Amino acid sequence: MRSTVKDVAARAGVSPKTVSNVVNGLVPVSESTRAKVEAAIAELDYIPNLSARGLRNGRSGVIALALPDLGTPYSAEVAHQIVEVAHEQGWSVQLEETGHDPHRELDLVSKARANLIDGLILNPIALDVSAIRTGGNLPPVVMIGEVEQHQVDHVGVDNFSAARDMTLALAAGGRRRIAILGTTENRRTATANIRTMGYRQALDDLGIDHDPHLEIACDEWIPGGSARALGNYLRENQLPEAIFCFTDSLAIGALSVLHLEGHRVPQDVLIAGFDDIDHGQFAVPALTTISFDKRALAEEVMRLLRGRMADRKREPVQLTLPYQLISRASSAAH
Amino acid sequence: MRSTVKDVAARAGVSPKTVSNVVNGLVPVSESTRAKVEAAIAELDYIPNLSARGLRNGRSGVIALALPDLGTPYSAEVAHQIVEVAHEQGWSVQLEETGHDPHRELDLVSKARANLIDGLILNPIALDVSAIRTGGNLPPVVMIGEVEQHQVDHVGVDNFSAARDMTLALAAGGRRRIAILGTTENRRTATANIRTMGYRQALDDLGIDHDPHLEIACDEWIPGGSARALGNYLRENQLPEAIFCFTDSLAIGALSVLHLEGHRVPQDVLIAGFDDIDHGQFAVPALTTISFDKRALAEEVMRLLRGRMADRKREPVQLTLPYQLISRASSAAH
DNA sequence: TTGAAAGCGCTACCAA
DNA sequence: TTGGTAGCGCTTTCAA
Repeated sequence: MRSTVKDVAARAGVSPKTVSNVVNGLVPVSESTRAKVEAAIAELDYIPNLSARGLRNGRSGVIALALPDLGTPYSAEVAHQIVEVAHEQGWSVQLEETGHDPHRELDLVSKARANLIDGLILNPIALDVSAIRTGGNLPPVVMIGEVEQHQVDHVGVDNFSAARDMTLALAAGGRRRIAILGTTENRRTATANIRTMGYRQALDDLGIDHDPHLEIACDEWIPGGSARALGNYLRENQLPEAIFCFTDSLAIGALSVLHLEGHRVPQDVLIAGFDDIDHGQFAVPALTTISFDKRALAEEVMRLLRGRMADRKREPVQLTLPYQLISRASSAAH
Repeated sequence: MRSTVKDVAARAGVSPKTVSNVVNGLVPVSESTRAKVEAAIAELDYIPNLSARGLRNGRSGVIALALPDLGTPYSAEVAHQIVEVAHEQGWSVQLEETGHDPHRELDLVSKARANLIDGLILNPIALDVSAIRTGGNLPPVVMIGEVEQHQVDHVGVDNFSAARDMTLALAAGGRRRIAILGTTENRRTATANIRTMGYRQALDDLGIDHDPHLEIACDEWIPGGSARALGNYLRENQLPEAIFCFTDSLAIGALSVLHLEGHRVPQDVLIAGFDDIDHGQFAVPALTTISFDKRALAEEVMRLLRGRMADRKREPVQLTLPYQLISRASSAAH
């Protein structure tokens, strides 16, 4: 049988309250009592029951992280940073995949309200199906990724400008037939929309007519999806001069199919991605991309979340992280 | 103020126990009372407090998944499958990174014993620093990955045979100078050890003398680590005829540095990886690797974990999943 | 500085 | 089928 505060108290000859004081270390306890209690804890192998503590305190020490697709390298890097920062600050992280089922976001909000998690980090794909739309009684939540809303705290990068910058960079050598890969047809994603807007803005800045044939759709943001999409595209269309892929994973699929079809990167076509995942730098050729500090993202998210937990009524904060365009071989002018 | 069973009971004119029966749906409840209770729940926006339920039932509905390094694509794919299967079976997943700090494994065991998590899925790197060594009062735990132990349930693939098979496959065209990349010097990892053993066994089978210079060390199992390690190696050593990298991530770093140094894969050197991560298939050239069904891994792990939770005294089960050697362009004979 | 008692919200037990 | 009561293990009053 598991031992409880009572057992420890009896063994140490003190009251349960004193044991609690020793364990939590907030109230001063005399050295001799502390020693007795600690000895009893060790002898009985006492471990505080966190469910009981959670019930009593109304806090569980757990936050949840909800990402659209956990299987991708990008998710892994974000999860890694969040778990690390949360851990340093004494929180555990519960992981959820919200991908194709908006109910899972709602479940999470519900679970937060059920006191099993103290807060929520949410990366929705499309705002219109997002749980935060339910309004009303929200738990502490911070959103990441591309969402246009002002109801809850948010941390992200300026995707519009980043996409515009990348398009301009690809056009720098005089190229005009610049394609994008990753627009979404069967699902509406805020990320794809806003990056498309940035791209179109750049074309506009350059005085290049917008050609809808250069916006290549790809619903699955994984290498297999983009390899298929670009492969099909190339069977019926001329090779663009440059392709701005909406994520590095898409770009890796693109590099693969271009290699197989005998097109040289960057000689025949420039390629760029977005996210700066670890593997991108080691792609063949190394991938030009948009980078931002994922550790900083995690830190800001946790800072906002703690702030929100402390004051649920505070005005929503919108935080924009700096990004960097990293030029590598896949877009090297020659 | 949050409403409780009591509030709902009062509102519906029934007892708290009846509310509980309605919510949990285990005990039959008459249609009319059920309707009343459900109406009261809706009106009061009642949500059961999971901490209280956890305290009462002794179970939280949460399991923990501990991986050495969450930032890698491999971790992402494993986490994805575990979260999906666990979710289907009604569990939430807490994520932990145990990487370079054995204390984090111990913390987890402790947390499991503290009733905040019902079970533990553990992928230790080196058994000798693993929490399960503490013996005694373990929570339900299933280990994954390469560990030689028989104290707890385990699911993995036969790494020795897989490494031997891969080495033999690389040698099939008559190559004899076959290197491995990923042996570890500064930390002892069971995975590296057992794959090295399989490699040596294959050389023995082939009658090839074992050359320690062909065992290239790389402590960091990420592309950056292997690019650096192989880059340094090539400055002082002849290019091997084939390199068996201990993970796909290592192989991707190797492909990158070989490309930059002007070595052609597979013409000048064959490359193979291990794990079959999604990006490997789209590497340039596509990566030969060892594959296993990660969904099946997740299912077996959850099956064992549930079994262990039901019967903590059952004999430890060791489960071996089938693997497959997938030949792609990076090792194509020519 | 320490103790006693009450209660967080839920469900299991026993009764009706 | 439903109700009353007790208690999971902890911490927070209030007193001593």
